[in-house]
Amino acid sequence: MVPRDFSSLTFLECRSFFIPKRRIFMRSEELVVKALKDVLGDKLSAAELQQALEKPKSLALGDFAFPAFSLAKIFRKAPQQIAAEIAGQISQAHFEKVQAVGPYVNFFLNKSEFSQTILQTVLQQGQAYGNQDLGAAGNVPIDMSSPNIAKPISMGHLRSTVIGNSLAKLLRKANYRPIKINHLGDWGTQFGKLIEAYKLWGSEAEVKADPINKLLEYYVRFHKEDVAHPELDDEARAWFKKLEDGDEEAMRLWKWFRSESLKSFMKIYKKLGVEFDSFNGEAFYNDKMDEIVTILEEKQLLQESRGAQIVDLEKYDLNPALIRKTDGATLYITRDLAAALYRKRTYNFVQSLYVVGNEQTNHFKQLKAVLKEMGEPWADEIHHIPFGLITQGGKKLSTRAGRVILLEEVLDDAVELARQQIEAKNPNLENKEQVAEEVGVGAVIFHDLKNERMNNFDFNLEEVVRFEGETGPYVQYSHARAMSILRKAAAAGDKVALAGTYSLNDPDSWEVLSEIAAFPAMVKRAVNEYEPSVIAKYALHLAKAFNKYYAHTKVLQDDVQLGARLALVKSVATVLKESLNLLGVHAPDRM
RNA sequence: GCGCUUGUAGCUCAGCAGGAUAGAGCGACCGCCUCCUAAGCGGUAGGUCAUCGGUUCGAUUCCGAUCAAGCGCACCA
Repeated sequence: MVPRDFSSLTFLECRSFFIPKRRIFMRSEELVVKALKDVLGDKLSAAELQQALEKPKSLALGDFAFPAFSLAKIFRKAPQQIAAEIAGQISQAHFEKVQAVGPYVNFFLNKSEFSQTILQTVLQQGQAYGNQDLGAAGNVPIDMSSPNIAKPISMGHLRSTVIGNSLAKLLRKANYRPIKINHLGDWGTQFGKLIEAYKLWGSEAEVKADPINKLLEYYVRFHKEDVAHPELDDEARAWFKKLEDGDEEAMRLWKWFRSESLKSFMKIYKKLGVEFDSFNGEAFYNDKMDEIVTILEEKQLLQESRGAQIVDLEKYDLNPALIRKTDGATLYITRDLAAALYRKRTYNFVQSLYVVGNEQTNHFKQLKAVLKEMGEPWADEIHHIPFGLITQGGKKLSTRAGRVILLEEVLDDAVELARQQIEAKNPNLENKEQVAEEVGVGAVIFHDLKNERMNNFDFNLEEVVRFEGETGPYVQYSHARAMSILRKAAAAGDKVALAGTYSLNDPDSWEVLSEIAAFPAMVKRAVNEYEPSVIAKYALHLAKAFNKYYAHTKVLQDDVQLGARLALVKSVATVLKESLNLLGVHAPDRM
């Protein structure tokens, strides 16, 4: 992580940053608290004052507000009167103005001073602006995406992939070391079925031509035919048994199916711009489960119940965890226990994340509970990051019911639409194809990340690939416009100087400036809440403020503030690009 | 039945540890390209913040109950 130069921190940035002991920063908030303290004396402590401060709804009301309600009892006066008295007595030294409005004392920061500091900081730090040290370089494995072999990646997998990817970027910015793990669904009785189906109806040539679809076809056909021919199930079980025993043919087919599937997954991951550090899926833990069972036995946690081996979790108010089935086979949670232990040993993580749909909440509660029973203190560092369901027509997506939305098709549709937009709006654009990819895919990713994780959403193609309003392309467009202005300036010989006078004080630029200043706090919040939507919403706000700004202010005008305006535009471009980057969305320079 | 999640404008959603007249986008209606890309900007219309109680000087925000929706509830993952 970039070494941090604390002398360049801004007022607002310090709100969310750890503060070195020997230096005292006059944060803007501290200035407000100090000014209030000077008037109020011991009536309220500095901490209480800071706590009471709020951000007015509109910048027209100031940058900070102090509500006087809490003082009404102490002084036995109306809050309005108290606010007026405070405003009358307070030192205006560091502020543009301090005024009472009703029961509030509103503080307006010194705009020139503030813009100077904030713009200088962003220009100096560039993409590193907003970096912070929350993680002390600790490892954080992220279990994400995790599609099933021999099935296509659907919209359902998009969420886990894209949320996990964004969290990885956010964690890295906060000085954690994310490790992206694709916990592939590459084991289980379905592979017995698949092999049997392939042996009966499949051919090598067919699979090579279109692996996923053919494999899926075999699998679906198997399920149709085994209704009339239950003996197929016995064959499938036998094949899976062979697989478990390491039978050569079974292993060869399994490996082949797996690698073909992976190849087609990689095409999609490449489109999405997502890379993984590990593809260790369920099969990988196959030989690591005996140990878990042994440990559970040694700790006398295992009980027999209805012929199965379970860990009782009644004291956690949870259903028992099924470790071994009646036939001795292990289950989902057994594998996840093995995986958790493996990850702890391999990465010695400070946190371990699982980006998995909210319908699996109970499973992860059980997982943590069993680890706790095992006496593993790091059980508390395991976090399930749940997210809402994507439905279609209000119903859960289901391969069997025919409600599948193939991610690849959605991405292709989005890119095609972006291509058409470019032809219509900017036909002379260079590298159109690349921009179409970035915009189309960006729209899909952004749409998924802009709302709170837990919200369900009903799939609607027009909505997902929309380019107007609160969308990824809107943010990308704002960034492209900023870059365009900078290019024109550079062509005229006006470069953004790293050290200059960046004094701006008009209302439109002030809105942009306070958004820029809020970025580090947003990063922190997004990390703490594991919530990429914080960044997406932030990017929309900044883009909106900037669009308004340049619609009303001519940037390229030769006057004393030209340098300051260019610094503002450059800072906006930097922060917008970094915001999109944190979401896993590209920011083309032109579009 | 029990548990988890959700319930804010016609639609999709914001509303950051309770506070100033509840905000966006889409859709509707009306404006703005001799001026840095109109994927943009501005304006109008539209809400008993599911319901009922409680805590509080103050509740969309916290607590409880009710109603509605989604998802789970041991030998699938």
